[in-house]
Amino acid sequence: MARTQGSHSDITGPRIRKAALALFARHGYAAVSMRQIAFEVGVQAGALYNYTPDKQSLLYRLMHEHMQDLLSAYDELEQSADASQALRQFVGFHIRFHLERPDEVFIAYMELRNLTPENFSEIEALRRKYEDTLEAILSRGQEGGVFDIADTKIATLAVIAMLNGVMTWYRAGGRLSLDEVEQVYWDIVRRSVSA
Amino acid sequence: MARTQGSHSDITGPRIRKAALALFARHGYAAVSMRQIAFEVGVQAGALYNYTPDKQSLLYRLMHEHMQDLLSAYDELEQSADASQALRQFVGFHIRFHLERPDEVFIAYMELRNLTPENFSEIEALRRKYEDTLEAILSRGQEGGVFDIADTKIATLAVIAMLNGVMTWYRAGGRLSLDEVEQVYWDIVRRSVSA
DNA sequence: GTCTATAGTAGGATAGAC
DNA sequence: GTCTATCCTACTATAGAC
Repeated sequence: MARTQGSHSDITGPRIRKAALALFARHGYAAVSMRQIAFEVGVQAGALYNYTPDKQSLLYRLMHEHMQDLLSAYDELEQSADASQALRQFVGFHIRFHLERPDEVFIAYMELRNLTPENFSEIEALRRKYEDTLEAILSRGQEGGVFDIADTKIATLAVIAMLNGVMTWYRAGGRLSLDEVEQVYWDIVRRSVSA
Repeated sequence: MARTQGSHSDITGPRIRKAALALFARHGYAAVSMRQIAFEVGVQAGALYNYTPDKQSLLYRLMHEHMQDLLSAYDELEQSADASQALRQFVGFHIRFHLERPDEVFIAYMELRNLTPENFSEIEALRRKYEDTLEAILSRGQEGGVFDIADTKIATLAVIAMLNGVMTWYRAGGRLSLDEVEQVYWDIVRRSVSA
């Protein structure tokens, strides 16, 4: 990993974020030192400060980019007008998007408390925005008589919590394929909100 | 908080664990120092080592006691022979038990990675044991034709994940009473597994 | 049982050479 | 842009006095 002197401004930045992502996900933000990150990248600790003003900004940027990616990716879907179809779409999207980014997801959830209050507010707002897209689907179906939901706010949180659970156990190449996982979860979600 | 010399062996131990619990839950194990804990208790850092061999043991003990309490409390329930009733019982028990101990629950979930491998294995075994009690209920109902579940293992994890979500938003004195929360979640869980 | 003091280590961040 | 060197702070854990 040792590296002699040289200029690498265009690649070092991304490598730092990649290393930080993996280390934060594995050991937790507080337990990871700037020296560890630098070691993974193959530079000295001081060099990191050419790319981030401090450790906190590194964490914030990782979380912020992840949430932006999530919202952008969802926006790019062609949303079905049919609430039931839209819900199915959401379930599949959520599971696949999150399983493709286990480290980002883990950090986005576990490291919220290590953000400064200002940074926390910004990330939290993005998370709410994402939740709102699901709640909109549930409300639409409820009003159209397709769903029968006692409390759409709780149902929103319940569905997301349930889907997030897949991250704790799913492993590629395991007992179930991704399609099967998606099918099983859709089956559970569909029942839980159906009229 | 400052305290002059004196002997308090019977009360200092519990106070240390109580302080550690609150601090670990709020800031995370890695981010909390022994000095902070000592300050909360009103002793010097060195005095903590009369009660715990090290910081790791303090974390392990908190998590272990929590899991033991959980299993004991569930064992004390008179379990209904009817699978549907048993599931309803489980939902109510899980929600109430966990909402009564937000700090313990938070730590038991978030600090798993800060346990040594040996300690992790022991806590993990207790967690599996708890999950198994729910899976037994679901399997029983499935075999009796009361439930219609594609995959009882996934359903177990999905239900627990969903119920755990309540911890992230429920606040006493909020929009919904505990009874209402329990009712809404039971409604969702019941539908999601019903034949 | 708690104190003060400290050993020994490691942390975030910066300064100046190349 | 990266290096080496370092400031200053903080940490866990221990030793010995009271």
